[in-house]
Amino acid sequence: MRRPKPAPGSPNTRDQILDAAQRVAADRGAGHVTLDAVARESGLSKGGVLYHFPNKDALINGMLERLLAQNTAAQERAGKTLAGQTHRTLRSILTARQAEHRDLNPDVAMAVLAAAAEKPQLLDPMRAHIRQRYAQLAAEDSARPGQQDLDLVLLMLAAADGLLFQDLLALSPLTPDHKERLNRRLLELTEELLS
Amino acid sequence: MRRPKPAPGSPNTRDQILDAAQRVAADRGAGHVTLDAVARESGLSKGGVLYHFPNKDALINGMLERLLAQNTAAQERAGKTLAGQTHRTLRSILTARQAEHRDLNPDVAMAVLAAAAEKPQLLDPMRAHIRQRYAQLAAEDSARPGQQDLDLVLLMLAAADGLLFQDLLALSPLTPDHKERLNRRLLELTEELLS
DNA sequence: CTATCTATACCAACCAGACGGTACACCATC
DNA sequence: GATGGTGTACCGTCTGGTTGGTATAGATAG
Repeated sequence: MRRPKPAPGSPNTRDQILDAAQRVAADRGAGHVTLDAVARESGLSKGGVLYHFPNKDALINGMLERLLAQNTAAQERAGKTLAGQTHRTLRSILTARQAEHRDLNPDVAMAVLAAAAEKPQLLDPMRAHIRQRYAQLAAEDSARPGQQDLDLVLLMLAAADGLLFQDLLALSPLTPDHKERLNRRLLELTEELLS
Repeated sequence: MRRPKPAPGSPNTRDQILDAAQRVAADRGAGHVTLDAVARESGLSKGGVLYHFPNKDALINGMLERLLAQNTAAQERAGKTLAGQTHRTLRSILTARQAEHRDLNPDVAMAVLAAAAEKPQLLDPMRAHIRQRYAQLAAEDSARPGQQDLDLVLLMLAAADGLLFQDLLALSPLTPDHKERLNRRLLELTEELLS
C-alpha cells in the first residue's frame, strides 16, 4: 500500500502529487480532481497532500504552472531549429502547438479551467505567461522596420488558440489527421503572409 | 396536456428562471450558478425551479441552447446584408461575432463551460450546432469550382474562435478597441484570401 | 349552480453525500 | 528532542435531489 521508497521526504513529492492530480483528471475526468482523490492516487493521505499544497487553490496553481512550464520548454525546443528567422517566436509557438495537440491531455487543462470558473484569479499565472508572450511578439515584429504587422501576428496566434480550444472541448468534428493538416496549413499561411 | 394558461405564474416561468441563472452568473460568477442561487434570484423556491428543469443538467442545457439560439439569430441577422456574396456563412459568423463580443457576458458562457468540465456531454448541443455550421461552410465552399479552400475557411473560423475564447477567459492583455480592430482585420483578411 | 375531479404550478423541509479544511498524534532522522 | 513529514479522524458547509403537500384553474357531471 505504501509508496515503494522515494525517501520519506523526497525532494519531489510535490511533483508526485501533481502527477497524481493529472492522472486523476485524465482517468476520471476534470471534475473529479478533489483533494481526497489526489491523495488516494498519490499514495499519500490528505494530510500529506495538504502539507505540500496548503489548499486546493495552491494545487491547481501548481498544475497550471507546470503546464505553462512545459509549454515554454516545448517552445524553446521548437525555437532552436528556427534560429535567425523572422518572427521566430510566433513560429516557435505554432510549431510547439502541434506537439501539444498530441501530448496535452484535455482533461488536465479542463480541470484547471473548471477551477478557474469559480476563482478567475487562478488563471493569473496564465495571464502573465501570455502577457510576456505578447511583449516578445511585439518586440520581434517591431524589429522589422517598414513591414510591421503585429495585428496579423496576433490573428495567426488566435487561430492557433482557436484550434487548441476546439480540441480541449472536443468541439471539432474533424479527424485528427485533418486537424493536423490545419495546423500545418496555419504555419504555411503565416510564412506566406509575414515574409 | 399543453399549457394553455401560464396561470398564476407569469408569461413564461421557464425563461424567467433562465434569466435568473444568467444574472447569477453575471453578478456572482460562473461558479455560483447553483440551484439554490438560481431559485432565490428567480423568486421561486428550489422545488419550483426543479419543477421546470428536472435537474441541474437540464438547467445548464437550457442556458446553452438559449445561447446557441441567440448566436443563430445574430448570424442570420448579419447574413441578410450579405446576400449573394461568396462565403456568406463565414462572413455572417465573423460579423456576428463582433456583436457577440459586446453582448455576451463571459460569465454566462463560463458557467456552461464549468459544468461541462464535469459532464462533457453537456456540450453536445454545441457540438451539433458546430457540425451543422461546418456542413454549411463545406457546401458553400464546394460551390466555387476550381478555387475551393475549405481549410482556409476553417482557419479563419478558428481565429474567430480563438479571439472569443481569449475574451471569455479574460486572457488577452489587449484593450477592447484593439480587440475590435482585430476582429475587423480578420474580416478583411478573409476578404483578401478568399475572393 | 355546485360538488367533484384532475392537471398544473409551486413550496418548505429535509437528506445523503461530497468536499475543503483543521487538529493532532505519530515517527523517523539528524 | 526538535524538525520535517505523514496519517487518522473529524467537522461544517454546500449542493443536488427527494418527498409530501398546498393552491388554483378549469373541466366534468349531477
